[in-house]
Amino acid sequence: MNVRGQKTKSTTYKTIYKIVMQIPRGSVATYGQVAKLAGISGQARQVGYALNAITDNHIPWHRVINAKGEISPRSDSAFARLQRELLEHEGIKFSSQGKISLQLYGWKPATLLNK
DNA sequence: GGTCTGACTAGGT
DNA sequence: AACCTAGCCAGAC
Repeated sequence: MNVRGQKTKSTTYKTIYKIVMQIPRGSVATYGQVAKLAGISGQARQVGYALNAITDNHIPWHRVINAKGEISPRSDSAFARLQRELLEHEGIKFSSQGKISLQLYGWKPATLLNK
């Protein structure tokens, strides 16, 4: 935040973006996981909103999925298709039910420790 | 400035 | 396994 209400698009969002950008190619993280890493444990929803507000193409928003290992459905199904496409492009495989194995592709934040 | 909304989640039916 | 509910809380109106 800031004293003068400058651009503060909410430091929360910025932190979320920072975390999301840490997710390595070929891995996925859940909203809850990102929330926790961003220091806002329990506010998985905010993560979703933050991603929704993304305009920056450099943020791998598609690597964030819900706790069920599926792509969260949203108002426009076109995004879900795109997201799946992007993930498959990174080598991530979907089950017959359209789910991703978190056990297999779930991001293990050891990457963060690398600084 | 009070309400409504939602890219979530965990827990209960 | 599908569906419902209650917490959550920053934006949009």
